[in-house]
Amino acid sequence: MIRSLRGMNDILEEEYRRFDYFHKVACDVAGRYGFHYVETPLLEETALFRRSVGESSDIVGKEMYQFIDKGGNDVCLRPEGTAGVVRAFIQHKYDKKGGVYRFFYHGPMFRYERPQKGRLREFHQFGVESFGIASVYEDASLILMVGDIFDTLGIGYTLQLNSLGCHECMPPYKEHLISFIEAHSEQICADCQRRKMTNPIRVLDCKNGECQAIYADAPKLMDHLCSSCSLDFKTLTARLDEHAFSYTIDTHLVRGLDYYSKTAFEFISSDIGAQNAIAGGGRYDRLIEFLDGKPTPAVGFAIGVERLLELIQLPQPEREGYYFGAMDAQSLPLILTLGQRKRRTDKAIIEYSAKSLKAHLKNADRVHARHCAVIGENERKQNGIWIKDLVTKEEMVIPIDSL
RNA sequence: GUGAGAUUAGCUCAGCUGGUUAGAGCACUGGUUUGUGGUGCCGGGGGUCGCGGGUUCGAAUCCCGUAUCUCACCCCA
Repeated sequence: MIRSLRGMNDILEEEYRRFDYFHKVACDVAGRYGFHYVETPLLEETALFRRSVGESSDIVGKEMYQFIDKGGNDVCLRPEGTAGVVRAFIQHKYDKKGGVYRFFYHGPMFRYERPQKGRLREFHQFGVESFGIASVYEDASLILMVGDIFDTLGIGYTLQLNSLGCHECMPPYKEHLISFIEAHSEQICADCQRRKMTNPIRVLDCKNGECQAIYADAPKLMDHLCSSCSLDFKTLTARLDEHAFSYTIDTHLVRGLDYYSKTAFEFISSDIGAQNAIAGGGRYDRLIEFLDGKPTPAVGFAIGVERLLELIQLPQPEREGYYFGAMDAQSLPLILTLGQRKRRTDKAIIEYSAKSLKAHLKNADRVHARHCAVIGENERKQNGIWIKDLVTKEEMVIPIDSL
């Protein structure tokens, strides 16, 4: 038997109903916030992700589905959505046109990781990207938007916030942090030794308890923000406070992708295991120019769809439509004709083999039909059809023409 | 990529220290004296015991390998 590839799932029936419901809610909310849908390719040039997500990230370092195509191009399946949207934004010269653009997207992403709960090799993200707005009000707005989506779906969460600073205040802070790490070099774990060289900010994120004890005294970026970043962060928290949107400031929250700056946030669920980040995002004011575009402020987020699926509760579907059945072979053609006619206005399910009334009622019940319509010898004699409402239990025989 | 556990009917699982035709509940299907479901009763079908080797007179059971799933690390949505 041929099976699906490791970490790649089929989405069927009940799961798909929740998948679909999520997208309806998320797309509706995005529309009300003024975002427009964009579709970008699943396959992109590998360099796009090297230059945006960053060489130091694990995503680019070891998780990409990368290969050389028949034309000799170095390509890969997209591991995240922002880079493609930014590429399209620049390619179609929105950066030159100027102004404000708000886009959203959803679709599959690919990362070659070891699968576990909430972590697949092919998974789905819903994300938005906002271009041309430097105001931190947009950051606040996006956070409220994620909140709207989760509230509508009935999903509980906590919001974690941090500021990663900008190109003015981050470099001096990084130097400061590195000298702190150097000073404690012998006490920290091997992972942190490595991170010190590749991406020193990430040491703050270390799960090792002994390391954390040391980093408790590490310099905090929050204390070293430049006046502009500091003011923006205060404005952001003030706006959230006004909307009674609760959050915790986590100075160790570091986005794993290189392009983030200033606002960084993560929505966490406590109900889904170790892979508990259900949404993440932040500002990336410098990314457009890194990809050869005209400098444009930008902010966005992405939601991990699979991680939400088990948290979404759908109401039981109501009974709807008709079930058509025949009790003898002679009535079969008539049943098909009548069912087909009914389909012009209603949902209709037609059974193609003659069965007992009991069997038809059982079938009708199983497919959640509201009405069970059956024709047998008796009905055929009077040119009628027997119909039972499975909810009210009312039953009657009506003329075929009045159906 | 590392460590740990799991894998027996469509689903959830039992199967003790290796021993004859591998079980249960649910689901499916048929019947219930002949046309009434979701809710009675009786019956029936369905399993190369993940896959490949090995040990043994004999393996679902022991050993090795491998695949997948789950959990943790790591990473991130």
